[in-house]
Order: sequence, then structure tokens, then C-alpha cells
Amino acid sequence: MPSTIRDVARHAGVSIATVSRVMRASGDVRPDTRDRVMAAAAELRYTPSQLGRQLAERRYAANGIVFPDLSGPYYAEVVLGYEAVAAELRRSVLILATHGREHPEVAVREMAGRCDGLVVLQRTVPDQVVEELAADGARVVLVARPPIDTDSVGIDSVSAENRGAAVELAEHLLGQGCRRIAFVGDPDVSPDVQERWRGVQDAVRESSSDAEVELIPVDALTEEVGQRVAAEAVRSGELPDAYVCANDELALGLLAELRRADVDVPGRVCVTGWDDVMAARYAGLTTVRQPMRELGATAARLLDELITGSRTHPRHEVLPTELVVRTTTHPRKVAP
Amino acid sequence: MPSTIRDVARHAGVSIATVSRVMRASGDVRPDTRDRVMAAAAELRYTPSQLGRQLAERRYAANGIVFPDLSGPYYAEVVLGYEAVAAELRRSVLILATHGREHPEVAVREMAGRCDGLVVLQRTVPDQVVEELAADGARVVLVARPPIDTDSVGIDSVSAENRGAAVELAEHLLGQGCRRIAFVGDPDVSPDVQERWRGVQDAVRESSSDAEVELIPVDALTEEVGQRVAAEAVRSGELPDAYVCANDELALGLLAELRRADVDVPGRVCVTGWDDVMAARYAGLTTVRQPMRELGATAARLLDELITGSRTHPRHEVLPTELVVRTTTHPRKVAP
DNA sequence: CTGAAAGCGCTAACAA
DNA sequence: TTGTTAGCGCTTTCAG
Repeated sequence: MPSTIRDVARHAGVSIATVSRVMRASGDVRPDTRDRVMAAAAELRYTPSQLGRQLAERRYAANGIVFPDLSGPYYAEVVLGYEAVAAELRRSVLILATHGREHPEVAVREMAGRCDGLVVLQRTVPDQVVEELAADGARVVLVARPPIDTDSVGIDSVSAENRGAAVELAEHLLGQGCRRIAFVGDPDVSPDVQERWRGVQDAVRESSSDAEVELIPVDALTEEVGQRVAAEAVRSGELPDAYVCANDELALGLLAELRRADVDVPGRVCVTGWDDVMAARYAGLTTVRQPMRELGATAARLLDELITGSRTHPRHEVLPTELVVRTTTHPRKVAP
Repeated sequence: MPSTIRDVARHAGVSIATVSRVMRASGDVRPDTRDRVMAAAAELRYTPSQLGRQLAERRYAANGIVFPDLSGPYYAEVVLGYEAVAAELRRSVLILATHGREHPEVAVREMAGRCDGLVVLQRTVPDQVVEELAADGARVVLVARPPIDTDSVGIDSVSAENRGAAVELAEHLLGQGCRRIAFVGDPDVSPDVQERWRGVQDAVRESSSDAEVELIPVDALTEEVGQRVAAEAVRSGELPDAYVCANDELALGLLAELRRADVDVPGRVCVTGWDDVMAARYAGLTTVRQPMRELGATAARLLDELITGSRTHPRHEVLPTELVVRTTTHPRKVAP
């Protein structure tokens, strides 16, 4: 339906090669023929088919990004940062939410066949698939996922610092007099959470106090799950001194339920989250701020280096995070 | 670099047509040749090039979505709903944030040249460009933007109900005793906001009371701007009885600043938002819930009907919204 | 400065 | 059941 390069060529009385040259401003074309072609193109509202162009050039001018989901602020922010840089670099962005899909690898492979390179968030795709893609020449950057380094491939990665901030967070809680700390989250599901859990354990272990830490595994990092965890604890009467939650949504859910049950926060129990989403500020939630947008932006830049070939050696970036203390942990009346 | 259909054909000792047939499970192929081809494909890790396929089939199996930005929950939710349905329909999703770009039309045209159809949010693209795209055969669905209906083209649209909810919201405030109502937002920038503003005016006008309404125009619907508006009002001492904000972020910023200045909410002034984002719940913000995800999902379904050709007559959907009353407007001590 | 022609990787008649 | 061949819309030598 849309007009093709041939329509324009016929209309302007030139060959398709000339039209191509004019459209991409490559090669020399006499000004008046150029004008004729431009006029014809305008009249026919001709826009070169990206498809034809891509096939001929064997480049897509598009990047992909694979994430689990777009609910909650974290992924959206990462995608946003990614899109912004990609747009600057004149590349389209393809998105793929693996969600609960059973076979993400099929969709990911198909995405890889549509773009010059892609970013993979967290554990959305099995290591093996990522390695195969990379081995087949796909440009891949991992975000919030530990580097993959085999002898055959080295794959770029970008993460936010987790362990150090987790240690700092735990030390803050210990300093507030907390002794029994509960970590809420599933360390197996995300590398980030795993590191946070380790950091908390490290801090407690080295605190040379009688502090102890317990893991409360959950199957999703949502407000609803947070509420359930809190409700159960309130019912059984077994509250720890502090809940360290794997993300803000979990913490916010917990917090809402604790307040509903009239549990004093932070008087009776402290609560912390992770990410510093907007709602965290309004809830007074102590949390760790991580540069979500910058994660995406950095990934886009690394990917571009790979695509343009300006760098071949793999890089692993770690972006700084920041502890944000608010009222859910402070001030705390130290237990007698 | 990746292997092509010819590599597989050679490897399996068949023609490329047979490989094509096997890969797409079309046409009849003898089981043993099929197996040979599959084996060859697996060995070479062959994935059909989407590009070649698309060019030959003249379909992209991809949809686009154009939005202003991904910051804030609203757009992210719409995109999420869109992606979910698109994935179900086995279509890739291209995103384009126009952001502050000066010439979105170029980027949009180029996106249109990469997909079978696209969704345009709000006023990201001028009417004329949308009409031209549609006239050139592009499938287009508008979201949160008034329908475009010329005699030549009729373009699908999906919106959330605005005016009725705005009336209901204003009546609620009047019922709480508010007389001087201030609407915060720029009606010119978004059709949604325009309708909300009209609804509030309607309600006040028909209240047969001495109520009045004033417009406070702002240049962005962000927390920061909300804070500025509140700070200025506090400084000048000219507080209305209620702030009706064009979205939640504006309202949350306002609220935070009012509380910081020790202004009693809702005692001295009521505050309302729009969208019911997560933070609204934690801030106790009265707001209007709109089905953001469903907006995206509906758009994706409408678009699919256009692409498959199962419908040719334009449709305009309006999704219901819901007033959510929380503590920023209720209970209110009625003025003496 | 311009045109003819050979692909890019695939699908889809049409033959065999 | 399988192979041959002509495109899909564009870029890009290579001649002229």
C-alpha cells in the first residue's frame, strides 16, 4: 500500500539507485535531480521501508530489552533509561516481558533475530541460552545479573551495588537496637536479592552481638505478599525486631498491614525496603536507592559499543547505591 | 554470521523450499526428510531471520506504541497491558518515547515502517501526521486522545471516562463543604485533563451554591510542580478549600508540601488526584482510579482486529473509572 | 552523475 | 513430496 522506491523512481523519472542515493544522502547527485526526487518522494509520502533497508544492510537499527514484567516501578525505570539512550543513538527499541511465560527462550531467540543486540534483565533467560546467543554473534548485555564468563564468551554486565548497601542497612538496624532480624524475599529468584541477603547475613555475623537473622522466603515481591507475611506474624505473635524486605513493594505491604494491626513501627518493629520507589517516600520507608534509570542507560551505551565494534573486551559495571533512612527505622526506642 | 536457510538446506541435502516448509510447519514433508532438516537446523542453531521472513510475507509481526515518557506509573501500566496482549497475539512490541523530541513525526513514521500497526497515546503526534499515516494504510489506535473522524478516515480510539468522574469528584467536594475549588493542571496539554477540568466546572456551575472554581495552570504534572504550587499558596496565604489535581503525582507533591507547612488536610484544605497510583494509597489520597492496564490491553485488541482485517469500521471505546475517597477529603469539618 | 544488476534471507506459486 | 524460481524493498558495486 505505501509507495516504494520504484514508485518514486518512476515518478521522478530516475532509477531506483538514484532515489536511494538521495534518500540516504549518499553519493553525489546533481542538485536538480535531487530536487525532483525529493519532490516526488514528498508527493507520494514515501518513507523508505525499514525492512528492505535492513535486509540490504544487514543491520536492524533496533535494540531489544528483556525483562520479567513492567509492573512496579523498577523495570519501567530501567526500560525508560534504556529507551532514552537508544533513541539518542537512533535505534528503535523492542521490548519483551517474559512474565510467566513457559519458554522465554523461543521469544528471546526471535527477538535476537530482530535486533542488533539486546539487554537481558535478571534471570529472565537461562544462562545457556544467553551463552548460545552470544556464541552465535548476538550482542548481549546483562543487567542485574551476575556476569557470565566462560573461556569462549565474555558478556557485558551492569548491576547496582547490593552487598555493601545491605551491610550498611543491617548495621543501621543493629545500631537501632534490633537483634532479631527477618529478611523477606526469595534469594534464589534474583541475583540482586541474593546479594542483599548475603550482605545482611555478613553484617549480623560480624556484629559480635547476640543478633540473629532469619529468612522468610516468599514467592513474589509484591505488596500483597508483604501483607500476608505481616498478617501471619501478627497472628502468631512472633514479630522480629526488624523486617528487611527484598524490595519496597514487599515492605510497603508489610507496613500497611502492621499499621492496620496497630503494631508500632518503628517502636515495636523496624521495616526496610529496597529501590526507593515513589510510594516509599510517602510511607516514610527506610530503603536503599538504586539508580534504576542509569542501569538502563548504561546498558544501552555498553550495547552500542558492542554493536559499533568500538569495544570487544567485556566490561562489568557496578553502579553505586545509597541508604535512605526514614521513619520506619528511626527513631527507635532501644529495648530495655 | 548466523546460519541461513541455505546453510541448512545444504547441510540436510534438500532445497531451501523444503527447509522453509519444515520451519513453518506448512505443506507436507516426509517425516524422515523433516527429521534431517530439523537435525541440521539444530546443529547449526538456525533461527529463521525475521527480516527475510517479514520482507517476503510483507508483515512485521510487530506492533508499535508511542507515548510521551515512561516516568510515572501511568504510561508504564498502559504499555504493560499492551505488551501482555501483544505477546499473546504473538507480536513483538516496539516502543517510542517522544519525550521532549522536537520532531516526533520522523520517528513515528519510521516506526510505522517497522510494524503492522501502532498505538498513539495522547497528543504525542499531531493530528495531521496521524491522519496521513492512516491514509497511507497504517493501522492506528489512539489512546487517551479524542477520536479523529474525517470523511476519509475513521481511527479507533480508547479512553477512560473522565468527565463523569470529574463531576462526581467535584460533587463529593461540594458535599464536604468546599466552596472555593482550585483545579491544578494544564487542560491544553492532554485531552484527559481537559475533560476533567470541564467536568469540575460543570459540577460547580450546576451546584446552585456560591461555589466557584479557579484554574491553576502548570507546565508539568509532577510532584515537584505540585510542591511549588502548594508552597506558593502557603506563602501568599490564599488557600482554596480544595485542590483538584490533574494527576496523583501533582497531588502528592502538593500534599507533601502542605503537610510540611502544617496545613491541616483535609481540615483546612482538601486534595484530590487522578489515576490511583500506588503511592496514593499510602498517602491516603482521594483520587479516581482508571484502568490503565486495560487501556493498553484494549488498544492492542482493537489494533489486532484492524491488522487481521476482522473489522474495518472504526470503534471508540470508553472504559469506566471509579472515584476512590480517602482521607485527604474526608472527613471534613464543614465550615461554620 | 546516473543506471543496470546482483544480492540480503525468506516465502510462495508452479513444476516436476 | 520436493525443487526451481520469482519476487518482497532496499543498498551497492560496477559500468557507462
